[in-house]
Amino acid sequence: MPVARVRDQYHHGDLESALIATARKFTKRNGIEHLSLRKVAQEIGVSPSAAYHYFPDRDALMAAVGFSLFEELADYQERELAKITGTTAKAAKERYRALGKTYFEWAIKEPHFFNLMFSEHCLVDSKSEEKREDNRAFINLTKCLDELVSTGALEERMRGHSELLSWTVVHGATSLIVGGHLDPENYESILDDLEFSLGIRK
Amino acid sequence: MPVARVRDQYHHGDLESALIATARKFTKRNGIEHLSLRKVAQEIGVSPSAAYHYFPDRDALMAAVGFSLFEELADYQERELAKITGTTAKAAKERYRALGKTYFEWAIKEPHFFNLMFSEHCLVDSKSEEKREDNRAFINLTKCLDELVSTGALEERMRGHSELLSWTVVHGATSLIVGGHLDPENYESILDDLEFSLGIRK
DNA sequence: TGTACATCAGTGAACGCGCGTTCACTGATGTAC
DNA sequence: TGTACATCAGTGAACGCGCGTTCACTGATGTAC
Repeated sequence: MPVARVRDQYHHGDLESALIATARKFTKRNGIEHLSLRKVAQEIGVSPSAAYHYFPDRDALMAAVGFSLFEELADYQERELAKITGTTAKAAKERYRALGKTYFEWAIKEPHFFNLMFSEHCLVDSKSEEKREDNRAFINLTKCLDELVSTGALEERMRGHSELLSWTVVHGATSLIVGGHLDPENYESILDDLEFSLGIRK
Repeated sequence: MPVARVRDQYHHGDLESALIATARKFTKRNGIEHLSLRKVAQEIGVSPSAAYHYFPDRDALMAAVGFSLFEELADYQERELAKITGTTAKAAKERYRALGKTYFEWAIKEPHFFNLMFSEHCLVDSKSEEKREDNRAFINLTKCLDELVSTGALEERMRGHSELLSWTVVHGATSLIVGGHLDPENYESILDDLEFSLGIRK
């Protein structure tokens, strides 16, 4: 919170962040469908029109929430990865697992967040630079796979095939489960299947 | 269209189907977000309240549209599969490919449909029997994989790992691409990676 | 240090809207006798 | 074959609502001199 906290009621101080944070809170509880600018403004204690100094429209606010969630997911993954130290094949395998598990746990814990992130509101022109929003998570995956190779846990000839395969399996299983089309109990065994197919042995 | 077509204006004849069909049409064009009962009723030429004889509420109509789309997807897949005849390994591989490609093509052609199908509106209790909605597509996959094994294109030891892996890769890649998080050009090579990892050789 | 002024960050009222849903109703239909 | 009546499948008006957005505005702040 910025300096001018007490003596200032008229100027909020950091309304943009507050809008995103509050929109986030509502999304977490009820999903995007029930998110309205007016409710967000009211919760903050500000008039609805104030939001228009920061976002051109409602959609822009929702997109801002979505993009901030991608950052948070990456933060969470990196925190969990950091807990697993060591340069052995075993450690590398554990980190690879952790990457898949954190993605899933994040989604299951806050399905409304996951839905927003991959909804039309965060739809990104596939030619634009903005696809980098995903990139932190993808870079983590890249690193993990490189480590698997350098520690001998993954054969070099599988490396090229492993990247998009890991990505799509983890995302696909997670979103099918979040959508209720697959039982959560299958998730671990899907990761097993993935590792097995890539030739990563226990 | 039923018999009493001309002499009857008051009774529509098959309003339930008309509601679904029209809701489908609107969804195709604009997505679920902009679908309203009133517009659907108006398009059909019926009062909004008439819909309540067939659906308890708006959500129920949207869910009905969604579930009918699962059927259509399966129909489409089966039509495409039927075009590839033969009991050779080559034919089995082609059918397996076709399964993955039709899923993707369906989604790309009508992204609003795909989004509805995997949205919260078609969220299904994962314990309920209704998960069979997916089943026809899954049964097709099962058959394809069995053929791959019986023709020698897929090793028996990979069979168990192939089912959920194929499913999640295809769904994951498709939904990432539809969501703009992955370039469509990657799709074919992801299928290549999948086949390669399962030991299916060209 | 004081003042004038541009700019920033809000207010609050209003517009205009379409929405989902309810309710008492009526026209059409099918059926038992 | 004709009639009474239950049931089915619609109407249409109304309720009550919250919504996104615009607009002219004003209070607070920062800055140049």
